Amino acid sequence: MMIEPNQPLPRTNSGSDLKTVLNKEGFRLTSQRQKILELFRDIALDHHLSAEEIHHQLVAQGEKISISTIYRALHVMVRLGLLQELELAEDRKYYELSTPFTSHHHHLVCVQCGAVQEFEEVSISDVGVGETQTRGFVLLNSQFTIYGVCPLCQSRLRS
Amino acid sequence: MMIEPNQPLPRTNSGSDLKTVLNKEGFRLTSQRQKILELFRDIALDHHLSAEEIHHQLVAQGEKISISTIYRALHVMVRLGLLQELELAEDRKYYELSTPFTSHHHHLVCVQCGAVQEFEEVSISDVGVGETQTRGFVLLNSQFTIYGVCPLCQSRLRS
DNA sequence: TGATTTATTGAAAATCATTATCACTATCAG
DNA sequence: CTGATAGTGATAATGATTTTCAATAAATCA
Ligand SMILES: [Zn+2]
Ligand SMILES: [Zn+2]
Ligand SMILES: [Zn+2]
Ligand SMILES: [Zn+2]
Repeated sequence: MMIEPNQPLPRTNSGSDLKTVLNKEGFRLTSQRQKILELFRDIALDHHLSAEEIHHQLVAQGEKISISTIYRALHVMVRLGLLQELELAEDRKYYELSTPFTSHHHHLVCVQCGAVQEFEEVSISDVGVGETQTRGFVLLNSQFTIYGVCPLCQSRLRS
Repeated sequence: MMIEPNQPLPRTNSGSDLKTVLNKEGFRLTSQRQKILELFRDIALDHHLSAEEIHHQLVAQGEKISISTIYRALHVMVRLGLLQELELAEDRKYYELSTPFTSHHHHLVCVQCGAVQEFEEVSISDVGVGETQTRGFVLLNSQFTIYGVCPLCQSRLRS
């Protein structure tokens, strides 16, 4: 119901390992959380996943993990700055690994087929930093998302 | 379930009146749809309203209108380019009037208290236009949204 | 204008992503 | 190793949005 995190936290995914990062905030390292992060690291290319997709993937590769745990782990990881929450589709959240480059990377979504293309644009993030500074906000995250219709769907619609 | 609009439409809110705009696409002018647009024009020129809030407002001013009708009208108006759908909070959609300036206007949201500040930045919209053109997409809409913690909530959290 | 067609409405039920509950288990600090 | 407690899985609950359907009203045209 409330948007997390409850208090501002650094957005960096530092060199320390997962256990250290978790314990520092009173969270524990569990095999389930490890599996989720491994999935993101293995699937680095097609890397926008919903809770349901993460669950499917893990179950498919033989893991025993409940959907509740996925949701809880996602919240923790967003709070710790390990994952980024994205508003790509209108009915669910997507997540991706939070790298040092994430803040310069934005999304172009086809509303017909759901295809997502990414692009880098440093100037946009700079605007976000500037706006938050002049207004005294603590910056947590910013997203630039373009909604449109991809070439494939355009021809599909014309026929 | 599906993201609208189903087919690309011009985003301009031209000079023609509501009835003409609706009929052109096979929709009908109803008193409910008029009331909703009037609400945006009278009370909410600079506000962002959710379906529930629109319903509350209209009922409060004595209108008889159901929440289903609000949702249906919002979809139609977004499809016609009269309203803009915003992802400000994580659990519901917000809407605002779509003016010629809307595309240059972006949002800074406090995740603690929900306060929204707006700012203009033409360069961001230009990036959107450029990206869609080079990739052959038809541009429907783009949003730059910054999530952070406002000064008030910062002091509140410190205490 | 009046009849015809069919989009729209209101009320209620359904959907579906996400969250909460709770008994049990596993992690971590000492 | 042990106690305190965070985390898990199964399932129920929540809540925004969508759908259903019979009744109503807007657009079209004779
Ligand atoms: Zn497409
Ligand atoms: Zn991405
Ligand atoms: Zn605030
Ligand atoms: Zn706005």
